[in-house]
Amino acid sequence: MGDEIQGEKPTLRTLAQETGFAVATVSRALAGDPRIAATTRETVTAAANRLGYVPDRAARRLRTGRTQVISLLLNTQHEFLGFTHEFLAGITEVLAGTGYSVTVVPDSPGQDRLAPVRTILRNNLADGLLFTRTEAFDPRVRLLMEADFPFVSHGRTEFTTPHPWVDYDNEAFARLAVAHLVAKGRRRISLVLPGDQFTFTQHLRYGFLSAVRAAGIDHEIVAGVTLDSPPTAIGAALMQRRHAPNPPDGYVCVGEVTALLALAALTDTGGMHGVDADIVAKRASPIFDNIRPRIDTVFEDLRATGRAMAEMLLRRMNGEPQERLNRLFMPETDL
Amino acid sequence: MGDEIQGEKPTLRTLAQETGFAVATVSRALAGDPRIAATTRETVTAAANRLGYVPDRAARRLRTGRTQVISLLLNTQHEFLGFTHEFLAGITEVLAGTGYSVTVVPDSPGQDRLAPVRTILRNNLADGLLFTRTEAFDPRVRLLMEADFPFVSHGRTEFTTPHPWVDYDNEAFARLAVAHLVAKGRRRISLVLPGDQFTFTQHLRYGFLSAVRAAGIDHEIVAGVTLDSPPTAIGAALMQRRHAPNPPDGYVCVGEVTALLALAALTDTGGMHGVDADIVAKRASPIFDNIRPRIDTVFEDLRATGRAMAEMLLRRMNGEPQERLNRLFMPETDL
DNA sequence: TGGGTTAATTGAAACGTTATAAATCGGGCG
DNA sequence: CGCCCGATTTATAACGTTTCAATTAACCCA
Repeated sequence: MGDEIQGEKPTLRTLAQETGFAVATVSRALAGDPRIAATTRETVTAAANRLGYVPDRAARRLRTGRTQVISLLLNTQHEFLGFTHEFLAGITEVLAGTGYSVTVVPDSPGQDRLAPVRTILRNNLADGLLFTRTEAFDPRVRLLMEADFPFVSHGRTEFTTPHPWVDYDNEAFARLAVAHLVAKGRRRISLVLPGDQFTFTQHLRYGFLSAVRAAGIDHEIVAGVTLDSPPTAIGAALMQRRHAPNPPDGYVCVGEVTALLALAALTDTGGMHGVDADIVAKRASPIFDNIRPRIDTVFEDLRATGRAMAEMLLRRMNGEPQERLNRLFMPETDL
Repeated sequence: MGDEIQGEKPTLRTLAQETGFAVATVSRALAGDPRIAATTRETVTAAANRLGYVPDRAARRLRTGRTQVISLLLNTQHEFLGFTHEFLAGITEVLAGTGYSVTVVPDSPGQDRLAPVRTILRNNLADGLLFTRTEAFDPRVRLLMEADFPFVSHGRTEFTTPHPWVDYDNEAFARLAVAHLVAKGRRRISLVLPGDQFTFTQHLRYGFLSAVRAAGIDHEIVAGVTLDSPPTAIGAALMQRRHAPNPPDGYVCVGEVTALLALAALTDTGGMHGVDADIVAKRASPIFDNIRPRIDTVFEDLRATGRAMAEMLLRRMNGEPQERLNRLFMPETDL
């Protein structure tokens, strides 16, 4: 890493003048073209380092059509606590030093989720795409597959054609959570689900239902609200059930906010955690270590998820076959 | 917004052929150059809309040197809960539709904070910069001012030259928090500060100290840890003080995690919130509405902060005088 | 010796845009 | 009638890179 800073920003032409080779040769040498003599390559790279040459992104992009940009579609409405931070940290960590930069594009919640994708494709704004909150028949996945555009989804789909994805085993999480509550002697377990359109909702439901049925206990999936409902609405729904006869004595919470809401509903109705009901929650941030009473948690490592998605996208852009680009994170727990 | 999608992506040349004008004329017409006849401008813009013309970013960038990119330096270590999400949402909200895209660059915590800034300047990776966790004599501010590069800092500095910033009145927050605790009859108030290098640490300290002195009560600034210390370390420090003689009966907490730690320390030593001690915390996310026992909070609207910073940066890039580009958010509370 | 072959290098074009300087075209004026 | 002027338009170069096709140099073998 040479630090000999000149007045002017060095370009290929600077290097060409400096080394006596033609611009084309310099370009090839730096690209590692095998047709270039080894000695030439050395001379050129030496000069490049000495002058601190960095290829101009705009020029390269104009010429090659590659943007050196990866776009991340980020939900700007509600988030699981710390999701954005951890996820983004994982992504930037992997991409640092690769020459790719990450742009964040808002994924308008109620709006047309295809619009930003269309813009990116049409105006060639990125070389690859990452997104979250994948739906079972996600129109973005369909569009991107048709366009043969590299992407990695956070969450699986139900399309038959394979595509790269990274997911968390929410079915296993639900089973685990139920099993833990059953082991504590709980007989009626409550669950708030995300919206039906998301694939992971089906995984959660399936894992939950088969676990409670196998254990032969009661269950209820809270009606009328989803994880994306306003917290007050969720709180009200939970509250209502606590006042009704035969309230649940166990809660499986997919988000941290829901866990706090459940805890608050319990407390506010005079119940005691660990006595009248137990809660198991999925957590993405370490904040729950500090909550009293302590809630049992299952960890989802979103930083690792971000890393995995970024790495996978790089491999996809390098042309690896899609079938193999999948990764399912298992729940981490010491329950 | 015409939707007549052709096989090829339309360029200025396409429009030139279509309208019969020269490429240069078309470019000027779209740029709104006053030398172009009104009728011509109409013809050209009509054609542009019809064909769905979008200027190529790479070409424009290569030619003009402007990147149409705004970079955000984001701390990837610790965050205040929900900070990243809200902040980013505010920024993207303002920038949507302006043609600017946001890239996220990790601001390595212990590392050289100048390195990413240098890279951005040197390789011309952005037209403007946003960053957080500003230091009293922040080297990034110095460098950017020297280079006359547009930026907005989250937090003030102590440089004499003015520069654009958006800040939260942490001094007012500290006074408010102390006043509230004093009103509750608390006589010994504890505070965990961020690292000394940050400007807002000085504001917090000043507000805190002058408020406790004016009220004539005891105080302690927890030694040996900062807000960036590992939560376990902060927890241990708080715990130690609770076991020592004459423990604090009031806590001013700058972050949500610290508030939970203080609450946990209180609970774990058999104390009761509202009886043995009170807590006032700054919150950036609505999560605290759900914590039991309820903690008194003062709100910092980070989404509005992100919006303000993005808007201010746009104005700075449009050449507005720097002296006027400042905004101080006041604490929002119903204490 | 000379044609054929390989290895290495190079000139030139192109990507799509903007900016500089020059060209065109009616009129208006002396 | 010729000249100049303002209003429009245009040809052209340039931004920095990659790549196609062509050139040069060196070498081998008949």
